[in-house]
Amino acid sequence: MSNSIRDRILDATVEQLRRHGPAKTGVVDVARALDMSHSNVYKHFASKSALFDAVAERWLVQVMAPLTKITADKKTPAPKRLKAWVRTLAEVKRKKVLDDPEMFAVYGSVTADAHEVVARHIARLIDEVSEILRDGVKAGDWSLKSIDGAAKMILNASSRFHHPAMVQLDGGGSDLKELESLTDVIVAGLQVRG
Amino acid sequence: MSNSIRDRILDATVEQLRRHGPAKTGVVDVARALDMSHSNVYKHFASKSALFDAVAERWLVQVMAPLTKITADKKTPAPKRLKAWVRTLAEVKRKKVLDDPEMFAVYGSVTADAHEVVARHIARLIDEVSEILRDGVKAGDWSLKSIDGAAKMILNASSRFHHPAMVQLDGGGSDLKELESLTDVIVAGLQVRG
DNA sequence: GAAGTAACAATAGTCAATATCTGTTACTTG
DNA sequence: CAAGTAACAGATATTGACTATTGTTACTTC
Repeated sequence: MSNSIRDRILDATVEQLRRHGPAKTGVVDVARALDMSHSNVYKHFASKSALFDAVAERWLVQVMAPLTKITADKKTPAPKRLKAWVRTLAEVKRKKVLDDPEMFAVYGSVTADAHEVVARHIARLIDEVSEILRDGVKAGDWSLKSIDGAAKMILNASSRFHHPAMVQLDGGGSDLKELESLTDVIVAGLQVRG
Repeated sequence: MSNSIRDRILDATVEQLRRHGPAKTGVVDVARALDMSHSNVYKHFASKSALFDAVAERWLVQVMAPLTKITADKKTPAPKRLKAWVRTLAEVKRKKVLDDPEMFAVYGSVTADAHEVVARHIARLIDEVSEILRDGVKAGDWSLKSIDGAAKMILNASSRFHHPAMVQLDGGGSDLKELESLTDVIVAGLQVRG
């Protein structure tokens, strides 16, 4: 059931967040929007930050969707898939910060404190990159000593273009051509050695 | 003359900054420390932010010193020099954020607003990397279509480990081994193609 | 004329009283 | 028993009067 009370609270929270920004939305406001007392919200979420974390997590799942699609597209060669995956990650973040700055601020405020939600998200990102890399190894594109290490390295190298703190700094105005040349060199470097 | 009134004001500003942090140092405090009226400080610096910018710039020049040394060390091969240069950049930033958090906060507040000072600093960084790359091209280590583009790419890729916003986020606790493997792959990638 | 000052308007910061919000508990209601 | 509430203490914001700071100007002083 998609319209559980939990989901309705989350929807209302997103609504408030979008309208008034993260600084000015409290659990009282969310409760008022749903015509209930704020104490009832606490029946479903342990705390305000737990509520916000849940919003951020749901948002992150949406962000992941197009990436997962690329990862699963086994018929295109791994190097090309890797480039597309990284480009899409950067594009998605950039799009979000431009289209929906309020929500991006929430995401930013969640990532600022090194939360468990973010750790899980990063773990998922590493997993996806690892899967593409593994496919590349099987197909003979690369021979890596550490898949996991290489995946982390790729995310580190491209973070300039997808880390929220960076995307926010240059207001989504980073040059994706520069990311393109970066991933080209990395893919080339991987093909040569581990 | 190193003890011009301008320098003495800058020294006093650094002193105040270090003692009381950037939020609580005003030009009146600086003036008081020098036994002069605050209006006289304005004879030498157009505004408080101009004063702080000058402090940040002087600090950035100090940061650059060990890098410039590496760049000038023409007898070691370019690839090795490039790796050492990037590692040193990250180390220097990491050291500063750990040893001197007050000053790092000043630097951070300066970099936050996209200031001219930072633009100049980045331009200098690009110049240094470009010089090493050019040496590598001459020695036959690489053949690059765009030296400048490659330099920017290298700084982008390593920004995770030296950009103030990132260094501050993980409190200088980033793993320099990961940077090592990153530069290895990039250098390998450059050797293969442009 | 380079270094300095006093006096000033406008802005930004402080501080304490007040109001609002967070999170808990004990208690309905269908 | 899942969904809901009222009443509450403690932490957090907001407000408004007050104070300090920023930056300018007109005026010394050596």
